[in-house]
Amino acid sequence: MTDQFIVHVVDDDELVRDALIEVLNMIGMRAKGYASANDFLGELTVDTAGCVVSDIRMPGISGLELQKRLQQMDVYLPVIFITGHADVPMAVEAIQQGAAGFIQKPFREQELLDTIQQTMERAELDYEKQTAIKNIKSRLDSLSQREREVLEYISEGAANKVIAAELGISQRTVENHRAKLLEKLEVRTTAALIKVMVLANSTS
Amino acid sequence: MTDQFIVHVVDDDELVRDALIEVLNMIGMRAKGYASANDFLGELTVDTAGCVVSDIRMPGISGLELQKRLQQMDVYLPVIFITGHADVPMAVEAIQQGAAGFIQKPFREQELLDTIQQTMERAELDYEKQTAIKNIKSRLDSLSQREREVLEYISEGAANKVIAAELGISQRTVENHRAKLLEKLEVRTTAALIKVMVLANSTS
DNA sequence: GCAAACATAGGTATAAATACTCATAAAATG
DNA sequence: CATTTTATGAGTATTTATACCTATGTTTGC
Repeated sequence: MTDQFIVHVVDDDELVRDALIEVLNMIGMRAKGYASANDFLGELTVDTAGCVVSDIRMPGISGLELQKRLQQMDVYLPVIFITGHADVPMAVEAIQQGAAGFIQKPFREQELLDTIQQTMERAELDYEKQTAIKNIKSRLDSLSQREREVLEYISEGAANKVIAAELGISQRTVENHRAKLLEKLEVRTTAALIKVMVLANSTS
Repeated sequence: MTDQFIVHVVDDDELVRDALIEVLNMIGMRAKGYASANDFLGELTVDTAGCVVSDIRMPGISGLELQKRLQQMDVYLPVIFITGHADVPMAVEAIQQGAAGFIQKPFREQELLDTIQQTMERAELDYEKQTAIKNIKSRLDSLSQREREVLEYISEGAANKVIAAELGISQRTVENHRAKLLEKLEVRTTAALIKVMVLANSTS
């Protein structure tokens, strides 16, 4: 479980940071400030949820770099950029890399709040799914090599008989592997298994 | 089958259009020009493939509107925008709505060509998948109401026995519906069925 | 009205998956 | 070295799915 869905405000300008946090609190959203991307990354846990509002130009790690790191770390946290020195190519790149928003300073406050609210709503909707995917991935990691091979064939719709022939082992052994991996993946039917596999591969 | 992967150049400025087409031809890509979004939409067929390079500001239908229409028509054609009067919010919106590129005039020719080439490569890679999805959707349309209901349950991993109980019909009837819909969807195994369903729902 | 599609249901047979149990040998891990 | 995991294989029984077939009543479109 996550503690809370929080707006993580990353900006080296304390005035901007505190002002935004205050406004967010006023409209009933939790918000937390960080003076640098490093500060934020340092406090990241598996339970961190919500979204990030980050300046792009900051000492140390830039906002774009922060976004990249989050993605590499397989952390699902939509990032909204606020920046004073934006040009079109930079905005295009940020959005293409998955940014949830790109807003120029000075911004109309309402515009930023709207974007944050939309993003938070989506983040909450996506949270369960993202958590599920992480669960699946960790369960997939617990499979043995052989189980993984058998899983491959099952995913293709192959019958145990076929799998046994392909792998040069007994049908019984395949059945055992199959039962074991279904158990490990916590699914009871082939249909559920396939859906799980598709889901796991959808964001890899 | 599609005729060809073509770069569809939509721009009301004939000079820009022809110059771009000539350059594209020189580097071995097929290109075709249209003086307006309407001209292009008029020549659209199910076999149209490749990508679109479009000006945003044009008399009649704008580039952004063209992109919207293509999406509504369920036509997969990545759109690259070129525009002289761009600002950051416009670029952000275009990319968020799925634009493959957003390039300002005057552009460095190589930059545009690189973007087009990347987009065309992706378009070719995606073409089969998009075609497959369209096929599935049309086959799904050919299902009867009852078959669709049964399919729902199968997708959930329900056994025929359960489906029969839920729908208040005989297990045999469920088996018949199941066989019929597997045939209609041109799949032989449940695994394939589930994958098809997930694929069909992935872009709906 | 008649043909086609549809929903219903059964017969028969085979193939496949599932759910339990047990057992052995190799490999990895502590 | 002892324990655990893994891969291998089997017994037995039940449940499901698949592949054929036939048949009847209803609805829909031409």
